[in-house]
Amino acid sequence: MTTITARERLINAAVEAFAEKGFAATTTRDIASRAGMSPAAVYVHHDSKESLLFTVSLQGHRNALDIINRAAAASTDPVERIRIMVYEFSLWHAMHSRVGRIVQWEYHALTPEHRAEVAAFRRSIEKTMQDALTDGVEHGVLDVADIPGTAFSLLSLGVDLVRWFEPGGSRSGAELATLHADLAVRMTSAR
Amino acid sequence: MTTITARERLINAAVEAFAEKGFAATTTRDIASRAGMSPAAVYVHHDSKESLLFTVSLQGHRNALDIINRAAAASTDPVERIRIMVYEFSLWHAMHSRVGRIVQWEYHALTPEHRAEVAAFRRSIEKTMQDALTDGVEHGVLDVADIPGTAFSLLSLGVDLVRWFEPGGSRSGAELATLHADLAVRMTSAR
DNA sequence: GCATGCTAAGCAAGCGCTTAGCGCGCGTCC
DNA sequence: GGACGCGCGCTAAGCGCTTGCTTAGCATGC
Repeated sequence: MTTITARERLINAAVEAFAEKGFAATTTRDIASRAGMSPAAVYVHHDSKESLLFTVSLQGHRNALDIINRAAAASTDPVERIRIMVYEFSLWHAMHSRVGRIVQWEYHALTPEHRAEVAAFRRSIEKTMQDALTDGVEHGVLDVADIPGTAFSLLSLGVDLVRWFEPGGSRSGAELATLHADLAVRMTSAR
Repeated sequence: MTTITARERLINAAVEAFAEKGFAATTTRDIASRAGMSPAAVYVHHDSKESLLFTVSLQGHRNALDIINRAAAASTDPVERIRIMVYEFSLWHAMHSRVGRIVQWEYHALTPEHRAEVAAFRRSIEKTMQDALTDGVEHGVLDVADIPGTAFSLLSLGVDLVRWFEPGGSRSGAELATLHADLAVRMTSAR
């Protein structure tokens, strides 16, 4: 059994609140009460509301990059690699749509320093996808004219899930991830 | 020469502010000063901050639906129709990324009544895209297993532009729209 | 008997929105 | 055609409330 510290309870409460109402519309009193604590308790464990956002955002970026990197290493066949990368990236955004929403929509609410820090993760995610496309083109099994643009579009499919996906809806995350993966293969494979 | 009324100047100021900082982080004083007026002037022409958001959102939804409908009528060939629809939808989101951002990101900040009103436009946009796919499948020139899911994904490409697109960036709106249209044809056409 | 983890209370600032009233352009009248 | 008055578009001031965050202090476990 893992013990959940007060600090972590506050982070979880912040994820709920930020995803539901947005960073600017969330009050520190709301976060505290979701964690079952007094408003002042937030500042015992975190420096500011923004630093709480940064903690969530950084963790989310780390996870997303990890998912993409593992997926890229899961197959040596370029077509299958793209399929797996898009599948896993979309699945992650569906399964973690609340964190994903914070990562994607509250990017601008970070301080410039914090924003720069997570921007590095974003570039890394894009590069991994671009490298996978480049490799496939060089092996002659993928046909992609615009590699950066196509890489971005493949990631967009997953990212856009956080705008509307809710667990328990009419379509499961796995179903949508499979759809995206199929579309990705059609978009990129040579014929 | 068209005369810009004070009401319209406030709407334009609200578009700038909401797109830049988000609805919740925007103050009515900010909107007023961008329009070169006093804080109270906002309430001479608009009922509330939310009604200003609704005005912007409704206008944006109307325009987007109009764009999709015109594009759907622009060709009788199902493949070309999809190409044009995706091109125009993505182009609109690039050229109007500030309004698009408000339409997409501030949807939840509307009152339930206003949200229901714009939701009808969203369903209509999705239906137009689904109908175009269905027509192409029936004519045997498109091959789409999951019509609602694919329609949504095609629209996602355009919608996701508002998350990051800025005029004057390294890629033009037309360039991105062409890319999306090409990808859309590959995703849907029978071979 | 003291550090740790928390709370009650509150501060300064800023919020959406209201109220009371000012100035100016325009139609009206002698 | 000049004086007048009225209504429209706007502003100065501010009300009641909420915000992020701080401070002082209390209970609990070692």
